[in-house]
Amino acid sequence: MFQTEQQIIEANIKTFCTANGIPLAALEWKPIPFSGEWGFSTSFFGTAAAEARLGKKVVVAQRAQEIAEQVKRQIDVPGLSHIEAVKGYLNLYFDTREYTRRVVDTVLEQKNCFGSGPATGQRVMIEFSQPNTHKAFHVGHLRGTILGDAICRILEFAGNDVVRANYPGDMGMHVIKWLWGYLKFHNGEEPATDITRWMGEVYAEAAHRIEENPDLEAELRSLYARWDQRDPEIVALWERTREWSLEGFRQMYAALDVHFDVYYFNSQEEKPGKEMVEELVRRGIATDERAQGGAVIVKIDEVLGLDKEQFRTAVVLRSDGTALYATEDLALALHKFRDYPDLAKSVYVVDVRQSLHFTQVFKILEIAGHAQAQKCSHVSYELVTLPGNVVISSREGTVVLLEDLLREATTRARAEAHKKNPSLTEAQLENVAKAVGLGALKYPILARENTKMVTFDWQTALDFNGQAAPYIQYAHVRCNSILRKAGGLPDVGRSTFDYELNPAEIQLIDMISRFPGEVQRAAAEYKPLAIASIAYDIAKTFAGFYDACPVMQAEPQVRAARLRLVAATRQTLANSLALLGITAPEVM
RNA sequence: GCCCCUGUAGCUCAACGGACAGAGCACCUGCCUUCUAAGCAGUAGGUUGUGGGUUCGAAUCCCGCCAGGGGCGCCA
Repeated sequence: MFQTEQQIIEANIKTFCTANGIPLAALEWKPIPFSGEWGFSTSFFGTAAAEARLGKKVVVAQRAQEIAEQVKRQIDVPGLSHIEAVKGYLNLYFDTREYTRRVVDTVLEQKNCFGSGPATGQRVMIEFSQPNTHKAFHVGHLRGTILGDAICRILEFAGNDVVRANYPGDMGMHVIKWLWGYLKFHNGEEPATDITRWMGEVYAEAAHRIEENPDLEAELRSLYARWDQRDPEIVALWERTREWSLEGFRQMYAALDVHFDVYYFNSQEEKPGKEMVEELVRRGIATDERAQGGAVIVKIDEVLGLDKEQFRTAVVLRSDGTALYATEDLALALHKFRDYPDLAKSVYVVDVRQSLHFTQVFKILEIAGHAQAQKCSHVSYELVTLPGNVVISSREGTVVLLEDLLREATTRARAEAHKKNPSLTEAQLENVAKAVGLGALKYPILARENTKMVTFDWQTALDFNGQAAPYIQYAHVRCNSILRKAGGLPDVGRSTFDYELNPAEIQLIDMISRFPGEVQRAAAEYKPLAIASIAYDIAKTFAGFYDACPVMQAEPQVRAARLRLVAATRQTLANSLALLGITAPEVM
């Protein structure tokens, strides 16, 4: 927001250093840790160290301070209140009123675009969620879905053209197991209300029976073969039951406020995948060991002539000729680029256990000469486990179903909302319960490094206090409440902060001004955590402001300025929550 | 054996190579005739797993070690 001033100052510093033979190191500007005023700074440690390396006898910290002091005397830029040289840092403080005005006016002008980046002209596909049909949809799947959705929202806001892709696993050993179990124990049954739950139960039962009696695996293999030959009876059953699952997913996504632009299905990639494998064999990249009872494999390290085990060996087709996920992922990767030839990036948001799989798939594509491979990347995330490091497993039955979690969260949120604010109408209660319940669910997942495990427990998931979505939503509600009581914003074109600002106000401005930078960082690193953090920081700072700075009862001029600040805060909170897929309610 | 991730306050987690490592929870002390107390202020809590190295400066980068988790030819 002060780029012009920064550039002038940078030029000043360079001129001075050149004139005095000082080997200026690269200048890096950072915000000054808050001390009651807003400003930004750069240090001269690097420059002093460079002098030392050139043989000059200096104590680096001392010399850095010396340079900072000299430079300080060279700078004369309007808009700055004062400049200081401290501990080797050059601190530039803005005219606080001017800065505040700029920030607030920018937010109010740009509204729901505040923080967004300029269009990059890049189309990016994000594949995420990937639920398996014929299985339960549980909290383990929640992370990939929530994370992928947030990444899409952030990348879009940062200026990219995002394609949201889903890739349900609608065929594979798990589906065969389900069909087997259905035919054997539930033939003719149809799901009633809880579709996904019922699908999950049928699967768990089948998996269990097969585990108890491994001899039954022969039946599975023969069923898989019937599918592979497209036995009409099996295909028809598969189509009907698959639709049950997909309907369940649609309901789940609607409840989560997540949508997709395109669906790919692994069943559709079987044939093209097999063809690709054939070609790999013809070209000598893949080795067909089926004659010896083996599978079709790609010895990647050997193909690349590597001594160390790095990419290892990938199985790309089962010994019986049926397709694996690897088979299908090879085809899908190219399929995406046929559908969207201008894709700049093709991103896969999938849990960390599949890291080697994607490394192998992308590497094989590269070896086969497909340039698209360079544009493919895997964004991995850690698992959601249950207390005691118990992995959530449909087979073990250690699942917390998403629908149960959602119901519990909204019920709790509703009760809480009613308790805190009995004046809410039924319709309002409904909205608040949905917004708060869902937000409480999403926030803890997004406010965590992708590489860190999340342990699910009901207490934490349903804790609405402290560093959580409801706290941020509440800050938004408070902003809204003030603005509602004030009857909107005063009719002025721009803000005038013509009074001595309270430190809490300045701190709030500081946080708001950081939002656009955090959007860029979150997008560049696929890191919703950056948004989750800044949203919380803004809410926290606003709470301090709310306590320290009366708005309604302030003198007219102060009141007008603060109302605009409150409006800017509300907007920024709403924008940041939107990036997390969390609703910002009007009342709570 | 090879590869990846994690290790920061009692617990759960932040911190883009920079100033005093910060929040929340839990604990303790205050604050609702004043814009919604889902809130605020304060107290307390740290050899950043460990040993080296790079750097003016390391929780952050590099190497070794320890501990936990995950992945390593026909699951997805």
